[in-house]
Amino acid sequence: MNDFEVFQRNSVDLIEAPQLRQRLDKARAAGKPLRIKFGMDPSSPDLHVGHAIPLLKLRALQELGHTIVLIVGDSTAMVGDPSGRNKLRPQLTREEVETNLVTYTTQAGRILDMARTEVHRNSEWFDAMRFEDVLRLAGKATVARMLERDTFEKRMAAGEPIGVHEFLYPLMQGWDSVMIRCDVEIGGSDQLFNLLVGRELQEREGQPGQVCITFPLINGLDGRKMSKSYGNAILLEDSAEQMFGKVMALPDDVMGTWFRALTRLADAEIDALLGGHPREAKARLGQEIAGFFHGADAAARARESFDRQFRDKQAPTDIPEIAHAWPEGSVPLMVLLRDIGLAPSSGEAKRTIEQGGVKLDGQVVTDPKFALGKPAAPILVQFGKRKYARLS
RNA sequence: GGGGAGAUUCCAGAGCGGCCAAAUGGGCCAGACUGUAAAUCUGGUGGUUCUCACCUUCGGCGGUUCGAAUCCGCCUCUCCCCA
Repeated sequence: MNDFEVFQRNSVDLIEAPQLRQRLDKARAAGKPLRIKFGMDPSSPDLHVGHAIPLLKLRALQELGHTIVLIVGDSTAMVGDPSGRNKLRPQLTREEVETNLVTYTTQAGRILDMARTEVHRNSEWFDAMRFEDVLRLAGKATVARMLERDTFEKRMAAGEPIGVHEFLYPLMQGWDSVMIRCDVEIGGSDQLFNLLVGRELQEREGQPGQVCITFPLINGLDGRKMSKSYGNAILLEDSAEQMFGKVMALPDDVMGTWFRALTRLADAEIDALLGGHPREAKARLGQEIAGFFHGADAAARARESFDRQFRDKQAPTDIPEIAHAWPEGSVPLMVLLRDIGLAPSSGEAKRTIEQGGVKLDGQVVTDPKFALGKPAAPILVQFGKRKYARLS
């Protein structure tokens, strides 16, 4: 695969392909790598595999020798990116941004070679701006242009609030491109508008406008946009077991997208997998993803334990031991389940018991009034599908 | 500046004096089924040692009433229309 193909593979938008070819040719001739910008939004500190898509692309480009310029949007984070949001986003304080930033770059470092990555905070230039400079920047765009953005348009139509400062976000992101003399900016497909604003600003400032490339966004486990706050995300911080399990929970029909976006498997191999047994394909996807972050061994172990627990319905091997402080006499099971932390409330425990979701030593208990005292030997408690404890 | 609409349980969205812990859908949880924590179907989905009862919840604070998410006043926030 040549450089152009690496840029292009799996992209959604590529504005404009001929310009990218030209720049690559020039760069090669001059022996100078391209400057590729990626903006990180430190407003959400936990990265998930959706964020990994552009990062993996950057990694591949970094391997080809290009310069990755990571922009930490600490100033923009105080605005809140309106992309993909139908709501006004809360403006973050500086302290929040600072703490998020640390975890963010650490996690990005699991994919990128940070030693070879140029990192800038955009406060480097925005903090120096005076109100006059802000006004000048704001004057470079029109309200009509801003309203073209579909999320603003939708929010207008839905009668939802749009903060005036939100119009500044694309301009700020675009100004970053000007400041670092960006050649190519990449981002999720929801970023196209922001990227194009950067391109326009550069041209106004007499720079060649950046090439803009976007990559697919992937949805979370439940089909909604992947987001930690929806609880539907595979986080980079997840264990191999969690990653594998969550991949297995994906709907079958997104597997192709995921393979292409998150693995480096050749298209032919992906097609072969998708043409085969769906469960096998999904397990392979899970191993690829868990393997990238945790190593192939850990991924293989994750698969084994998943098979044991869910396919073969066996208890997992690593069950937490709980030594409970038993009171005198017997305790209602529903209360016990709450006290040992398996159930969030006794009511929830009661419901789960009534629905046959609680097992003691493999025996289903359906009587919500069931009570027990301290057992002679530790008993195996199963609450729902995934929560186990060995209780003594 | 003027006029109108609205804020409901995780989300969306009904309810408009008692039958409301609050319809319905989504999410989530459980069960069945299965190739999986897919899909589909069924049930559940505020808390409290729990079938009674009690407590907390319908933007905030007060008020009317035997009784309020529902009526009144003020406040906060949002949207729309006119200027």
